[in-house]
Amino acid sequence: MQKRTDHEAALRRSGLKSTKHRTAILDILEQSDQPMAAEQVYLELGDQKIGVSLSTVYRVLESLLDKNLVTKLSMSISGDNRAYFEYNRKSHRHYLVCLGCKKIKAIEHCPLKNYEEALEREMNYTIEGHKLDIYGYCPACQEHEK
Amino acid sequence: MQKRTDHEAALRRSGLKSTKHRTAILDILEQSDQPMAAEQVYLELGDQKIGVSLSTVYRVLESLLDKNLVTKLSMSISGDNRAYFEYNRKSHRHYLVCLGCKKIKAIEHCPLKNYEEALEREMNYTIEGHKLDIYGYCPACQEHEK
DNA sequence: ATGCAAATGCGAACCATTCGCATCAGAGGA
DNA sequence: TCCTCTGATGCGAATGGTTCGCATTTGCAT
Ligand SMILES: [Mn+2]
Ligand SMILES: [Mn+2]
Ligand SMILES: [Zn+2]
Ligand SMILES: [Zn+2]
Repeated sequence: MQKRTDHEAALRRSGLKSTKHRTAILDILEQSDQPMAAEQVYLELGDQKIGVSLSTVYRVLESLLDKNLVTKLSMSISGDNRAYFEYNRKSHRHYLVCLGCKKIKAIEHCPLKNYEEALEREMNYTIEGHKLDIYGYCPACQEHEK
Repeated sequence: MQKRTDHEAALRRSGLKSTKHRTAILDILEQSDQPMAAEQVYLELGDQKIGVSLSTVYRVLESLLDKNLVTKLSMSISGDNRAYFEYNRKSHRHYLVCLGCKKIKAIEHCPLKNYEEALEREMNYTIEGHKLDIYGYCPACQEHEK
């Protein structure tokens, strides 16, 4: 976990004012092991006695997204139709999603380093990053199938 | 492109009744080189003089999704917040997305076959598939940067 | 042909997200 | 430290993609 001052610095570097809401939201997302919906972030702020309006949470998330401090997931987690956000660890993470219980596990190792470079040459693109989601059934859900 | 009868068969195999709306929607998604939003599908049906209500389009897409005949990629394409659907080619596709012009290119080769198998053993998961999106800048947008 | 469950049309409801506008607060300069 | 100005926030209303309720129609098995 980073120290608060790192988040303040990151905000300034991005040209965003450092506010208690923004640092708190970055803290919350950084400490979460799961991507979070705006409302979850809002509720967590409430638990921490940090008064904030839901629209501010949306606006903060959007500006953090603009500045690439957080990312927005492109998959729907639980079949519902809302957006999930995660702290942008520059070492990107990959997810293993259980199709049964919808639990999400982060995968540490990246199998795509070499592939990206090959692709850059082959397609003449400048590659900035990637997202990889792998779908399957966790051990518990395989058991439950029987 | 598959023949219509193939879509009818796929529907029956999935336990869905074969209707003109469903086969038409499968045809449209299969022939599209881009994921489509529900409304785009609806408009295309209109162009083809196939009268249908928008709620039916949503319901058809959802049942096709349940049966894995299409896939859903929620909110990532143009910054807007609606769901996009694509025909589920069993040979899954990977996308190369330009961060500049937002164009999406399909990538044919899959670099993850071996990795999936290793992951199955290591994590005790049953892997069903994966999605891979690679982000970067296309040749044209690199030019435009200068 | 008949019967029944599933599919559809239509409008209303839902709800995550966005907006408008008045007020407040962070950051830099005086 | 105080001022000033721009950007951030609160609050409520509006928006718009998606879902629902219910009456009607259609696919398909018998
Ligand atoms: Mn990777
Ligand atoms: Mn692949
Ligand atoms: Zn599971
Ligand atoms: Zn481009």
